[in-house]
Amino acid sequence: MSGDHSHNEDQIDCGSRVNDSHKHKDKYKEKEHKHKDHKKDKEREKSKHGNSDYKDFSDKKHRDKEKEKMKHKDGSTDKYKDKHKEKKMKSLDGKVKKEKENGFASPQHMKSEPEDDFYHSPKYEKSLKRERDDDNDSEFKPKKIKTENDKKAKKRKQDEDIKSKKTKNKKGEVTDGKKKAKKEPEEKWKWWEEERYTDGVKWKFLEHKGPVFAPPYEPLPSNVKFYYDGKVMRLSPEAEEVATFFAKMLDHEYTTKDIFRKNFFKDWRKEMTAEEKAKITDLKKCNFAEMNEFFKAQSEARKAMTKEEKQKIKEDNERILQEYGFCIMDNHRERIANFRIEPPGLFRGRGDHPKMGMLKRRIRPEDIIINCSKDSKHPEPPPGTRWKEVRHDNKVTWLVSWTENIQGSIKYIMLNPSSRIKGEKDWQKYETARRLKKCVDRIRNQYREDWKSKEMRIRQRAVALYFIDKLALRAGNEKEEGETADTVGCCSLRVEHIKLYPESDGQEYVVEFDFLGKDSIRYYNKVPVEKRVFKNLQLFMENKEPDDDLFDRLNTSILNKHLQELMDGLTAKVFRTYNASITLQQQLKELTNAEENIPAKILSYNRANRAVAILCNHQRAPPKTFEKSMQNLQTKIDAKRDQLSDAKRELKSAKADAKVRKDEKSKKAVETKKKAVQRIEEQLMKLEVQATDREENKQIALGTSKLNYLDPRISVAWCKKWGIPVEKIYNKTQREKFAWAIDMADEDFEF
DNA sequence: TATCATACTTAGTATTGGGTAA
DNA sequence: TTACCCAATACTAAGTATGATA
Repeated sequence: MSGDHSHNEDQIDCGSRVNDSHKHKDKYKEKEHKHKDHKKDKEREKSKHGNSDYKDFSDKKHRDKEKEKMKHKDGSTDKYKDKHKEKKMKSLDGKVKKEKENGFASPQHMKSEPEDDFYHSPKYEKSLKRERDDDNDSEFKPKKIKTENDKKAKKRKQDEDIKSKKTKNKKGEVTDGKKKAKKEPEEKWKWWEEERYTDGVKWKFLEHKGPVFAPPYEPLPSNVKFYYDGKVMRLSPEAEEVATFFAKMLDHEYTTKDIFRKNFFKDWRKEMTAEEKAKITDLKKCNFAEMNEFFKAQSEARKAMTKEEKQKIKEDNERILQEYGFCIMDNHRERIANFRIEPPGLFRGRGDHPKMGMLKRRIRPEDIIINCSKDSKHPEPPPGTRWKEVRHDNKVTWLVSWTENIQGSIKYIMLNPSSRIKGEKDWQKYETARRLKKCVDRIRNQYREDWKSKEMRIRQRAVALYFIDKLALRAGNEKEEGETADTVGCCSLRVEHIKLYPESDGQEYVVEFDFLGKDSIRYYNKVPVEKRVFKNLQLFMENKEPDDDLFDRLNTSILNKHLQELMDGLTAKVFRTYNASITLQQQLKELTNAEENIPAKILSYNRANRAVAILCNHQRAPPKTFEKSMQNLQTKIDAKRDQLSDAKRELKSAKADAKVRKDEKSKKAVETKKKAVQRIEEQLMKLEVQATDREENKQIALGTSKLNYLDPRISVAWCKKWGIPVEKIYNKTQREKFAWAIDMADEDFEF
C-alpha cells in the first residue's frame, strides 16, 4: 500500500507527516535496544511488522541551506552537563489563561427533531435546572430535551407515558424483560443544541446509586489443593485469595518475570498468617496447578452453560446496569462508563514496570468518596458499612472516587463518552485544534525563528515543539523514577534516545529516534530534519551522558506556558489532535476515488485512518489468530477464484453454444452466466480488499485515533459526500459517542 | 519555583457475545 | 447445533494538564 499517504501540505518545512516507525523493518530487527539499564521488552517488539513499504515522504525542499554558526551565545555551555536533577529553570511568568468553556463554534446547523428521551428528575428538578433550561417548564417536571422545535415552542406537555416508563426504569424495575427493539428507537437528547455552562460548573444536579463492588471472595472447594514443597497445605482464606490471583495467571508470561514474582510473593506474605509465613518462604516451591485447573474448568463450565442459564445471567447484568449504570445529571439520565469497582488482583503494569505483581487490594465502601448533589438521594453504602466521604462538588465530573494502593493515584467513576459532559469536552477539543489550524503557520514560523535564539532554553523549546508538531510526539511529562516503567515523551527524551547522522541513506541531517513511549510502545523513526534543528541537537547533546536529558532546560509546563501565550487553550497535545485530523482530511481527499464502489471507498477511508495511526504510533500486538485468519481468508479467495474461472468457462461455452444455436434460450443462458461471472468478480474483489485491509492493519490499531484524535465531523462529512452509510465507519458505540457530529456535520464540513 | 494532588484523556489488551460456517 | 471467529465491549493502566501547596 505504498503511496497512500503524503506529507501534510499544511506544514511548513515539515517533511514527513507519516512517521517511519513502521519502516526499516530489517534494521529494526537487527537492532538492539540501547537503553541503559532498562532492557526493553522483547515481548513488545511489536513495531517490527510487515508494512515495510510505507514511503517516506520527507520533504527536502525546505532544507535550510544556510550556514549558521550554531554557537549558543548565552554562554551557558557549562550548564549542559547538568543531569536531570538540575533541570530547574525559570519558568516564564505565565499567566494562566483559562480555556474558555464557551469557545465553541456554533453548530453548523440545527435540525429540528421530534421529542426526545429524557429523564424525569426528581423534585428538585426545577431549582437544579441548568440556566439554559430556565426558559421552559416551570413545574417540577422532568424536563424535556430541548430540540430546536421545542426550544422555540417551549412546549413541555406531552410524553406523560414515556415519563412514567422512564421513572420505572430508573428504579431498576424494568418492565420490559426484553429490551425494546434493538433499533435505537429512542429519540436522543441533543445537548449540543443547548447552551453550555460557562463558569467551571459541570452540573447542577447529580444523583446516582454509587458503585457496584467486586463480589466477595469465595473460598475454593476443599478438593482443590495447594501444595507447598510437594505437600498439601491448607491456606487461610486471606492467603488463599491472593494465591488464586496468581494461580489464575499461571499461563501468562507475567508469572515468569522476576519482578512480578518478587512483588507478588512479598505482598502475598503480608496476607499470610504467622504460620503460613514461617512455612512458605520460597515461591518456587509453591504449586498452584490445581487451582489453575479449577479456574480453567470453571471458565469451561461457564462456556458450556445452557442457553437459559446464560440468559439468566444476562438479565441479572441488565438489571444491575439499569440500576447502577445510569445517573441523573441535570435533567437527563446518562450512562455511566465504569460503575463497577475494580476487583482485587495482581497489578499488571505495562512494559518493565517495577510494581508488576503487587497486590491490588480490595476496595471497600470505607475507601469510597461519593460525589453527588446535596439535594439528591444519596447512594446507600452496603449494609453495615459507610462511605469514606460524601461530597457535593459540581466543579468536577466524577461520581465516585477512591485511592488505589499501587501508585497511590485516584481512580474515578465517570460518565460514558456518549454523555453530554464528555461530548461537550470532546467537541471543544476539536474546536481548539481547529483554532490551531488558523494560527499554525505563525507558530511554525515562530519556532523556526527560535531555533536561532541566543537563549538555550528557547532553542530547546523550539526544537521540542518542532518534534511535537512534525512527529506528533507526546509532551513527555516527568515521571517519578522507579515508580513506573521507564518511558519518555518529547520533553523527557534523553540523549540515548536519539542518534544523529549528518548523512544517511542519501539524506542529510537524519535523526534516529528510538525510545519507549506511553504503554512502553516503542517509537522508532529515522527522519531527516532541517539543518538548524540538527545543529541544535548536536549542541544539546554536547558533553552529556547518554542518560542525561536532551532538553535539560525544558519541561512540559514550560512548554505549555509558552504555547498558552501563542494561542489561548493551546497545549502540546493539541498538536497531535490537529495533525491527526488534518491528515485524515487530506488523506481522504487524496485517496477517495469517486469512481470506486463502496467497499473500495471504505478501504480508502481505512487507509487514511491508518496514515493517522502510523503518525501517532498506535500499535497493537498482532492478533494471536492473525496468521490463521489470514489463511482462512486466502482459502476463501482461492475458492472464489476457482469459482470464477469455472463461471468464466461456463460462460464461454454458453457463448459458443449460443453462437451455434442462435435461439433465445441459449442467449438467455449467456446472460445468466454473464451475470454470474460479474457477481463472482465482485465478491472476489470484496474479499481481496478485505485481505489487503487486514494485512495492512496487522500491527496498527485504528481505534485509538478514530476515538480520540480524528474530528468525527470529517468522517461524517466524508460519508455524506460519498453516500457511505455512517454505520460502515462507526459502530453503535462510536455513533453514540459522536452523535453530535453525526447530527451537525454536513458534507461541506471542513476541519 | 518545584512538587504534589487532582481531574480528566488516551491507550492497549482481555473478555464477551453474536453471527456464521460447517 | 456447535464451533469458531472477530468485532464490540470491558477493563484499567498510563498518559497530559493544571491549580494548590510547600
